[in-house]
Amino acid sequence: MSETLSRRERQIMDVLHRKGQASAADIEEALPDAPSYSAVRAHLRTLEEKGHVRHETEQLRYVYYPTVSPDRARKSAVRHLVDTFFGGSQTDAVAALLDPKSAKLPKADLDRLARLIEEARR
Amino acid sequence: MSETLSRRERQIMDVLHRKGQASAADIEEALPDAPSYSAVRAHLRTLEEKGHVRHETEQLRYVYYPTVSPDRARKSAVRHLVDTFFGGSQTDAVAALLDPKSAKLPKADLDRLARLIEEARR
DNA sequence: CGGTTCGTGCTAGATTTCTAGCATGTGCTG
DNA sequence: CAGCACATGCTAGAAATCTAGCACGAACCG
Repeated sequence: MSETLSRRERQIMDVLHRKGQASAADIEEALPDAPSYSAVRAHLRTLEEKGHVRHETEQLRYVYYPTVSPDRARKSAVRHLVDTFFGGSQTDAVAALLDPKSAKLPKADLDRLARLIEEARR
Repeated sequence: MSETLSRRERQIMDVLHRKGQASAADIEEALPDAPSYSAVRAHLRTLEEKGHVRHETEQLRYVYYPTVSPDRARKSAVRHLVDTFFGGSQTDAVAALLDPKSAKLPKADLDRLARLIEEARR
């Protein structure tokens, strides 16, 4: 699985991660700069060759999935973000997410997070 | 500032965000797949044209900086991550960061986060 | 002063990415 | 069956990316 994705390929993978699964038409629609349907399919084929994507046939048409589990993909994306924007500090990253200037979290969420921190303490 | 960066350009911007500032040589060194020094400089020039980067002359040589403030860059990166990998839920993202399986946080950090949550509650 | 080192600017060409369009196959429907 | 709608596979060519190397200027040093 070659590590280097082109811009379009990255965009397609993002859509796929966001949606979990998608047909070529779904992806075309969700993509910025509206490429042609045909172009999207070609990209999906190369992504499949590179091993980033797999497909299943679902009533005559292909539905695509990322090959890495959502969980792994998330972890690796988080790691990259923390490393490049927060000097490797998870805590700083969390602090940024909790920043009230970015968005207010509902009470239930805060409770949940407080509980998680409690657990982490043990 | 055109939104679309090529793969190399993206890599260079990442280095720049990680380091805050860097000379062409610094960047070349930090880059995966070791491109030539000359190639790096060419990319920096286009990035500057596109408005993603600026430079200052520091004792005869250029030092490059991202044009957007670290704070803004972080926010926008976080937003993108949360949207594509956590369905827009900041809380889920925080939960992933707190996941003990990914890395244990020292007590001081947990205290700090607990305090942040307390503040957010008010 | 001539040579060496280290920097920049620029350009041409190789390589990769990106795309449209055609060929083809399948199911549906009048 | 004939025509239509919609899917995939494939390929050639356009466009963008990526790169090396040359030309040149500054400082330094023997």
